[in-house]
Amino acid sequence: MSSKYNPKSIEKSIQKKWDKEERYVSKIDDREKYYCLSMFPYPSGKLHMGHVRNYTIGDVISRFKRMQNFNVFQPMGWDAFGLPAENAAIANDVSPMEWTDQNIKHMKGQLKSLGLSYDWSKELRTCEPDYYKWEQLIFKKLYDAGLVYRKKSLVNWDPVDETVLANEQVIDGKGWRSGAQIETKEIDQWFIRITNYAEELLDSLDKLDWPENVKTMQKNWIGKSYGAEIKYNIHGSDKSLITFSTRPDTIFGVSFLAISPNHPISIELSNKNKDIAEFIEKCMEIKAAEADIAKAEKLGIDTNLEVIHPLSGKKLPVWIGNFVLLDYGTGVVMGVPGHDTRDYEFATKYNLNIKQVIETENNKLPIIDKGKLINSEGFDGMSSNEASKKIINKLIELEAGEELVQFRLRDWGVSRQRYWGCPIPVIYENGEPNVIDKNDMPVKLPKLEKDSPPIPLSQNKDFMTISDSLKRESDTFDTFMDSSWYYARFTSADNNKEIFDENTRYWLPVDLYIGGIEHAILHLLYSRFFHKALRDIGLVEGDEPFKRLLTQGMVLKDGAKMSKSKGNTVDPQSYIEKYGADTVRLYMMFTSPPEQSLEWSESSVEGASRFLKKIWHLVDGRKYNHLDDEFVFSKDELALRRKSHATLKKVENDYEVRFAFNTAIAAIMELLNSIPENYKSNESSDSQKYCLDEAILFILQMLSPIAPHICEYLWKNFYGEKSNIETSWPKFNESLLEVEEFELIIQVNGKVRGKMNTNKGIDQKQIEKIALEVDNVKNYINSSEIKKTIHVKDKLINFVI
RNA sequence: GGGGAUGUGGUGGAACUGGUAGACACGCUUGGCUUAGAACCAAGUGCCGCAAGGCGUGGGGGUUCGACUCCCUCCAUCCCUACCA
Repeated sequence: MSSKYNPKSIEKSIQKKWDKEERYVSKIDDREKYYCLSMFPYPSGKLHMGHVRNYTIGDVISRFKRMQNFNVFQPMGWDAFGLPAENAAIANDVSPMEWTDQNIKHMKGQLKSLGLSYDWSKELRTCEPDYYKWEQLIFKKLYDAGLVYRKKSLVNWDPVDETVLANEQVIDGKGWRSGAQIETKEIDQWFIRITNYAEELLDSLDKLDWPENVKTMQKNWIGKSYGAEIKYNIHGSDKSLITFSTRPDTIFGVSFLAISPNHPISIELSNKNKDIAEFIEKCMEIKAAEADIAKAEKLGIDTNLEVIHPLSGKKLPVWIGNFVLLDYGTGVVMGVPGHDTRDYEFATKYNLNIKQVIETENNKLPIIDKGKLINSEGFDGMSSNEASKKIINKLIELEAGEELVQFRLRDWGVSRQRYWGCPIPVIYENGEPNVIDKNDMPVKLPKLEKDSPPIPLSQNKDFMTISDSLKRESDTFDTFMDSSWYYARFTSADNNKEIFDENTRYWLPVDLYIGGIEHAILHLLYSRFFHKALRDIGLVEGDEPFKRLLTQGMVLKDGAKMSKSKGNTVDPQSYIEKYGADTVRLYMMFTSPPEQSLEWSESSVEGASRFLKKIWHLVDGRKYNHLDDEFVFSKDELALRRKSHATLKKVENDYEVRFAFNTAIAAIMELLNSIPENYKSNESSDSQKYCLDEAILFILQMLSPIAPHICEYLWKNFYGEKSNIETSWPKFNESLLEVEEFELIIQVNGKVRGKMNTNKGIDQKQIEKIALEVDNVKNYINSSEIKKTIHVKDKLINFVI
């Protein structure tokens, strides 16, 4: 007899067993390896639904691969440095370390309660010196390889708190705590030359088994463009301004130049001109995020400087524009209002000259498309492409420009003016920076005085000052540094002597990396760069860290992203406690495909729970009959067997190729629903018992990656204590899948007018004959002439009248 | 502003290669079981219509014998935009 399904007790005891047997601790062996990695979490306090979804996906695939006898490595750790710990420390009077520790403890318990099959022997946290000492060493090696330099760059400055603010800490131009109007300020920072790898980062995208949208985003972010650098001499001065343009064909349409407010010339002018100084000051009030600069109203001021057009010789005005970024290109834009939307708006606003130099079919300005040149002196009548080449040649001849390939990608600024991060291992001797020796690493983060809030290292005198001439670096690393190489360190996380070892060589690259779509550009690009840089300094092998990528969508509620500020969060813990981990996992996988956003729905959780109960009541208390496949099966019995094997084939494909767990589950539900009631009774025939046993085995095996606790429990009781469901992925029998009949679709003018069961392989003539006999079809065709007949074999026939 | 996605019943979603729109669930309706409820079981359920039939995949247009699927255009929502992670 079947007992009541009690997920709580089953899950707890099975999880205990897994722990005791160290089932998921991975070692090098002869099998094919599979490194399955989910993005490690920031330990914010509690698991949220996005985590649950992410980690369930990773666990389903890990378990599926294990069933197929792969040697699977699935580690987990903590992205433990970051801003929230400092904020929590200030708000709650706990040190960032203590707060982080507590959060990790709690979240680890939550992960365990979900039944995730992690190898906890390789757990790591980025805030430990055992982790970040290697990060400091990597920085030194990058420095030695010439990939690190110092440069001035802009930050959001809070003049009241006297701190640098992150973009998210600036709300409507004001500091979130002080409320003061922020200003952008230039300070010295450390940069890593990711642009040295721009070309390779772009080229090797092709080789990756990644979603196309992510590859496209990275491609556009790197932004390789072909164009020309053009020099404009400043009238009455020996100085010049250099611009980059991808459209040299529009050069005769240039009517002004716009320079960045941070451009040296702007700064120079501001010293003499009060209006310009005021304008620049105003520009500094826009926070340093690209979106904010782009969205701000386009403003400009005339410098009264003029430049000489290199080809026409005409004088053009120079303006300062708040939309021109100093970091991008040369910090100077050539304004072509006739052929650029932004320049058109700017020119209209400030009454600057607008000249058409390109002609297309659509002649309404601004014309962005390429076309035929007009009003361009010797180049009229040429196509944009031809003219571009000739104009570049002319500029080269005049020594006023050259052909150039440019990238949008900028070097990576890694300095952060904070406390809770990895200290940058540099000491200044009389102001000159030196990266410290390997033997002096790690530079440990200083402990905080009890009850004192975290302050940036720069304000910690004990830490900063070694002697009168020796001072420490005050900045910590961007936390993207921490997460750019953790995938590699996981493989050797328990090795204190070496950064990487033979395990690293065995497990890398990551075979499947799973995480949120919000990381499509920054984190994934930095990690790809790091891997290539680590390769070139001899620390890892291979060109890419992540062979295959699965990006999951957001978890929403009421159509909005779940977030504390919106107050629409749903705590996974209460659902795990109420329904059990298997139900929560099943719900997460069933309710939408991983790449789409998931809309949280309370009632659907009930549905998932109901399905598991159904399986429980079918299998619990029943025993496998150990019958041999020696029956002559009836039509019904064959139909069930066909369904079992067809479902297995579909589920295998859905898990492996499509990552479509929702349709896999739907197929398993269909199989369960299709089992005839009388097969389940004690009086059923042996051949019926055989078919039922087969269906039950398949259902448990197919569902086991998603709902591992209930499946392992039922499997042991049904099939045998000694057998292990975890390495038992079944094989489907292709010959059982063949069917003799199909449903013929009969269309008239593309609309379905009849359906009928028909033998496979039937030819078009016979089909036409049968189809035209169908009453409804006759009605539609009536006496009309059939102009055309389209026949798709074993599928449909369409009469066109 | 730029880049990337998404849009299908009351709800989540399915339709994988241009070929039956709505699989599988949730919800709802009716019936069974029950003193009642919960749970469970059975049947029904895109919209309009008594029906015949018509309409229907964000809006508009196009390609095709045939479009959720391809093209153009518009709208809405979400993600990223280099210091949130």
